[in-house]
Amino acid sequence: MELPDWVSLLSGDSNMIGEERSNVVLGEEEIKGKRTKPGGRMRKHTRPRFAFQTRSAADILDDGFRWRKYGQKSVKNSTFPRSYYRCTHHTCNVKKQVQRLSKDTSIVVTTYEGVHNHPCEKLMETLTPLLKQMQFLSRF
DNA sequence: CGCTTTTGACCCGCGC
DNA sequence: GCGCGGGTCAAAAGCG
Repeated sequence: MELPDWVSLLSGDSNMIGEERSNVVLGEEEIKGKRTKPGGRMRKHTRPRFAFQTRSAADILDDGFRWRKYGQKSVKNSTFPRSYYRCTHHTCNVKKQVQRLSKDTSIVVTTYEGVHNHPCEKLMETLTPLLKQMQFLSRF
C-alpha cells in the first residue's frame, strides 16, 4: 500500500484550523475505469482511492493543495449533498469528494481519488522561509 | 482581472 | 426501453 505524501502531511501538521482532526483511513480500493467513450478521460484502469473521516465543522479542509469544486449532488443515503473537488493542477488529476454524515453532522467523509504527481505548494510555501532560515544558519 | 463557486443540464451505466 | 442514481460540464455570478 503506497501512501501519498499528504498522509504524513496530514498526521503531522498543525498550522491549520484549530479543529480537531482525527483522520482515519477507512479503506483503500481500486476502481476500474470503465470510461470507453472516444476522447474519454480514462487515464488508468485502476487508481487508488482513500477514504478519510475527519471531525471538523468545515467541509473544506485545506490539506495543502488547491481544490476547485466542480459539482455538488445530493446522495440518497444522506440528507446532505456531496461535494466534488478537483486538484487545480493541470498535471494533476486528483479528485476528492466530501460528504457529511447524516448520523453525525460534525463528521465529514473525505474521499481522495488518485495521487498527486506534483509537489505540494502549500507545504513549499510554509517550508521556504524555514529552508532559508536553515541555509542562513548553516553558514556558521 | 483572474480565479473559484454555484447550479442546472447533460451524460452514462445499471436494474427492472 | 425507460427511469433512476450518480458523476461531470460549463456558463454566469461572486469575490479578493
